[in-house]
Amino acid sequence: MSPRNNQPTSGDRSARVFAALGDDTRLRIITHMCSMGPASIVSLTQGSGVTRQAVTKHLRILEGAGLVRTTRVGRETSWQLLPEGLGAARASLDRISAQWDNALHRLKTFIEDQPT
Amino acid sequence: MSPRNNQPTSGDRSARVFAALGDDTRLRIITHMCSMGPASIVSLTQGSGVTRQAVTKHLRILEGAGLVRTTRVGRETSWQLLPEGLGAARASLDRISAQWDNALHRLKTFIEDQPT
DNA sequence: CTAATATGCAACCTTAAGGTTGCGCATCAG
DNA sequence: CTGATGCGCAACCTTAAGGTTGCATATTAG
Repeated sequence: MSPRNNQPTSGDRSARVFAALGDDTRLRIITHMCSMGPASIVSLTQGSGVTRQAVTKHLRILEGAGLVRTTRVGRETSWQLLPEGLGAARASLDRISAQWDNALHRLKTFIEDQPT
Repeated sequence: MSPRNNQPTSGDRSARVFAALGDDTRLRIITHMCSMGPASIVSLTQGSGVTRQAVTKHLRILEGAGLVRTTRVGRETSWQLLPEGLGAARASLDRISAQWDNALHRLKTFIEDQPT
């Protein structure tokens, strides 16, 4: 099954980023960080509708996907977005779109080459 | 949970698209459709490493996210990508990025306004 | 020192995701 | 008609995702 044609940066990492974005609570956390800047866990928990522990788990997942970063200051942990992570996801989408357009073009050419 | 406080165009749909993209097998299916054009389930199963049924489930998920579409021809079902779905995901990423840049700018302004 | 604050860690629960197998049903080739 | 092919449906299994509760640990406030 496609032994060597998959780039290491392809599915594995992209899937992780997309999976990290694929949760409503996490998207809300990201939105919160967008509008409020770097925030602590308690701050992110407010209005999330879930427990602090749940928020912590989500943040760990986002961290694992390279979307956020932590900075410990005293007893507080400041979580902030890493826009590079979003860029990687967007690049992946662009690559898929490009391949798709390419496939469309080839399909069109193929059809036009048919004798009828 | 969170019965009515979520905007309809915000997290709900975006999360679904991202979640659909957040699986390695599904990304491989998408890649296959990109390079081979519309394909049947058996065709997509080849080289996927999983059963036909598993592929079917993944296709249903992609369909639920508005990423693929089916066209039944005789006994064969042709699955094809819907680039609009990808566009929606990209728009969501762009929106987040924009908000993030905005937050960065406000943070910078705030810091520069400090007396020291 | 004593409390209150901000997290971390771990156990536990519930449910859904990803996969498989088995069977049934159309549809096309011969 | 008879098979082979392409799919759908349903039951079932295993594991991880999302959440909660409870307790432990630093750190700061008073």
